[in-house]
This record gives sequence, C-alpha cells and structure tokens, in this order.
Amino acid sequence: MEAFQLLSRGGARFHKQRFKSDVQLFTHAVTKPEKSVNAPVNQDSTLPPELDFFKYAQGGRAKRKAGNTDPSSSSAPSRPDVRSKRRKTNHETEDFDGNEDDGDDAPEGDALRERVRVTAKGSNVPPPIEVFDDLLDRFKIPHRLMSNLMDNHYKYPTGRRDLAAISPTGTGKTLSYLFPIMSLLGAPISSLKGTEGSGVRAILLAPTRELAHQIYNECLKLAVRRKWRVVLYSKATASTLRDKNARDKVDIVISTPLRLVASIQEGNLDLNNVRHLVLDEADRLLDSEFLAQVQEVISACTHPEIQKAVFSATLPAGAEQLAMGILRNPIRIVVGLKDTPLPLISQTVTYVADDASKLPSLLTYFAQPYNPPLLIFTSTQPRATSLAEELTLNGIANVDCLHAGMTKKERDDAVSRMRRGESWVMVSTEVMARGMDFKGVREVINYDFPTSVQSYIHRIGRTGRAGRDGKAVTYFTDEDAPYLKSIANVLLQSGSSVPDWILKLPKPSKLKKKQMGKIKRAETVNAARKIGRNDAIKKR
DNA sequence: AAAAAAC
Repeated sequence: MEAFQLLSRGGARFHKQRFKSDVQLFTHAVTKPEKSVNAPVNQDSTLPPELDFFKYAQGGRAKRKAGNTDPSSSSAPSRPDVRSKRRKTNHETEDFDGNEDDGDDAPEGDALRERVRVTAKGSNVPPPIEVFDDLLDRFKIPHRLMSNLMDNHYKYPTGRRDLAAISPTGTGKTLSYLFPIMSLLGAPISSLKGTEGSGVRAILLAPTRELAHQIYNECLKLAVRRKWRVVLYSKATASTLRDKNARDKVDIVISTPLRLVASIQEGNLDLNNVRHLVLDEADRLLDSEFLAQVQEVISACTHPEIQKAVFSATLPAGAEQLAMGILRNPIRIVVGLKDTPLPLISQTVTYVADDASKLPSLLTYFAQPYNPPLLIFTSTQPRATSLAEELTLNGIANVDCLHAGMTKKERDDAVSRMRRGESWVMVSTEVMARGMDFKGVREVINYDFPTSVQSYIHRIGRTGRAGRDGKAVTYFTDEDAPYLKSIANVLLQSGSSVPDWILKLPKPSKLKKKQMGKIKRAETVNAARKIGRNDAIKKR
C-alpha cells in the first residue's frame, strides 16, 4: 500500500488568489534552501499563518526536558536546544552527523519535514507532499475527489502517513486519513462490478457518537457528487443493513466500537473486505474499557491487504505499545511534540481553594466581557447539568449542556445548537473532550480539574484549531494539588508560563496520592451520609 | 488515580 504524507490543513475561508501567492512562496523556500541558511530570516515566515501551528512556540519549547520520552529525538547524537534546532537547516543537521554532503543527496523531503517539525520513522518512508497538487503528480487522485476537496476550502495538506500518526489537536487529522482512504478506494463499490470484492472496504472508529457523526459529515463533504455509500453506524442504520445486498453497496462505515461489535455478534455485519481501518483517538480506543471491543473489530477484519492506522494527539507509552502490536511494520509520524498542546493555546491555572469557591469565581468571570462560544468541562454528568442550571439562574444567556446521560436526540440537538452558534456557553463532560471541532470556540474552562494529562491536552484542544489561537483556563482546588504539577509541566512545554510556587511543588509520591484519595473518599462518604444517600456509599 | 463512554 502506497503511503503518503499530508502536511497541513487550512481553515474555513479560501481565497484562490492568496492561495496562489502562498504556494509560490512556499515552493521558493524549498527549492532554494541555501538562501535560508545565509539569510537571518525565520524560515517559519514562509509558512502561511494558518499552517504555522507553532507560531507562539519561542518561549516554551526550549524548556522541554532533554530527557523527554519522545523516541523521535533519540536519533540525534545529543539533544540540541529545541529553539536552535528550529532554526537549523537540513545542512547543519548533517554536519552534526559528520556527513560532508552539501545536502543534495539528503533523502527527499527531509528539509520540508524539518521545517514543519514532522518526524517520520520506518522503512521506505515516501517524501511528504507540500501542496495538494503534488498528489496529482505522484499518485492517481480521482479528479472529482480533488475538486470536492478544493470546494471545501482545504488549503494545505497535513502530516499523515499510514499507521501511527501523532499530531496535535486541530491540525487536520480527520482529513489526513479520509482523503487518502477515499482516494485509494478509487470509486464507490457500486461502480466497481465486483473487482474489489463485496462489502464495506473502510471502517473508521471513534470513541464517542458525536465524534463519529462529525467524521461522517467530513466524509460526506468529500463524497459530494459521487455515489459513495457512507454509513454512520447506529441502531437505525444497522437494521437497514441486515440485508446482505444492502450491505454490499456500502463503502465506508463510521462507528463507535460497541455498536459494531453488536452487529458482528448478531451476524449482521461482515468485515472480511475491509481494506482500511482507522482508530481515531487511538489511545482512548485502546484503554481498558474499549480494548476488548476494538480487538474484536480488528479480528473480524480478515482481508490480507488491510491497512490499519491509529491517530491521536496523545499516545502514552502503554497505548503506543498496544498500537504497535496491532500495526504491521508501521511508520510512526509525529507532528510537533507528542503529548504537548499547541503553543497557539495560551493556558493559565487559577486557584479556587475548594469546590464551593468555583461558582463564584466563574460568575466573576462572566461579569466581565467574554468571547462566546465558550466550552466548560466538569468531571461528572450531574455536575455538568447543575452547573448549566446554576449559570442560567444567574442570568447567563444561552447556556447549554451535553453529556452522555442525555438521550440521543438531546445530544444531537445540543451539538446542532453549538454548530449554529446558538449556544454561547456549553457545559460538558469528557464526551466533548476529544476530536470535536467547533470552529468558533476561543476559550475553554476546566471547571473541574482533568483526571489525566491526556484529558487536559484534549480538552484545551477544543480551541486553538486550524491555526487560530485560543485560551484555556483551569481551576484547581486544594484537592487537586497532587496532580497540579504534571499539568503545570504541560503548560511549560507548550509555551505558557506557570507561577514559580507551583514548579516548586514536590513531586507527589504514590503514597501521598493514595492518602489524598482516601481523604476524598471519606469526604464523599460523609457528604452522602448527611443527605441520607446510603446507596451512594454502597456503590463505591 | 478516576470518571466517562460504548450498547
């Protein structure tokens, strides 16, 4: 399977004239690299602003610890300061390796990858493309697909290669797998007269219904004016596909894992013709609650030529190991730095003492002018519901709520209101944390402290998308103290500043964390007793 | 370390 790389995607507005001049600039910079060596020009200035996801990176990137766990850095003889690496050209890097070449023999694409901070590993990694037109030269891209892409205002390709792709939030991962898949499938199965077997050829998995739906919408945009059958898998669509003839006309299925597993077990779905399997938000799909389901889907995909790909902005070591076990001879691509948010997002943390002080703080915030729409995260469903009610009672306009305890219709309606710009304040749980792309969101508030670094990175990644900047505020209480430092490190790595005293916090020992847990539990039990909820105690 | 999400 031919693999290729996309480099970056632009936002919603598209001016053909501007696009042209940007492309010329871009190409110029690549064909004459020696100029950029001598000239003290920041190479990044040749990037169109939408593409420069790291434009505010100066401060923070250098602070990343030398001993970071990113394996992509291990090939360097010593770890140079990130800031100087950023200005370093391909030539300089080679001198560093003792290579006397003037760079002309460097593997094609290395300079480009360096400039856009993409690292690629694996055998026979094809050179990246830098504009979509390069695809036409190197691959057989159906014309309709290409023109549908242009009609949808995609400006630049983004980092992608089949198999393991790690790229920050809002950098265009969805397109980077949809486009190659649709291109490689070539034509809808209904027009192929059996040459490609029968049955669905691509499965896209996502951890939430909302995300699956969003991927579906993106997919439909690329399928305009072609007879693709793209199915957003649900109870309803599953039942229309009980008939094998109907099933054989389907090209792409987008689903959450459990829905798919249910159909497989009922014998109402066969995945033996699947050529492309994508795990979006892979680390989430590979964590313990989803793992068995995902493995069942994978083992149902029996076609020998299947290409599997995992995508996420975060991939902790455990998840990566699982992923590597699933993938065959994978290429691993990292855009920017793994497990690090974009410097486009300016992050702050706010001390609020205890839970009771959170609402007053938030209301103070709302007393000042703010930039809707706003996304607020809470730790539980009831807290999301009650905070939304509380805000409405306090006169905040157009407050909405979304969590998985609501009905499908309620959830769908909430997302549509958000998409139409009718929600100004959306209070939500982890459901909204990953993948969701609401273009206008300029600010995220973590009302409740996130339960992991990954959760933090994904939550704040709802803003700062497609090259726009964003703001993220995180409330923390005394109880959150043991986890504060790990989040503070994330802020530092991505260019936001952190008060000194937080950095001086001792690294919490496992014992201390345990004690905090016990205190928390005791408090909860006491609170439950007070309101006579003994059932709540038993549950725990 | 822990809630949420998946049917």
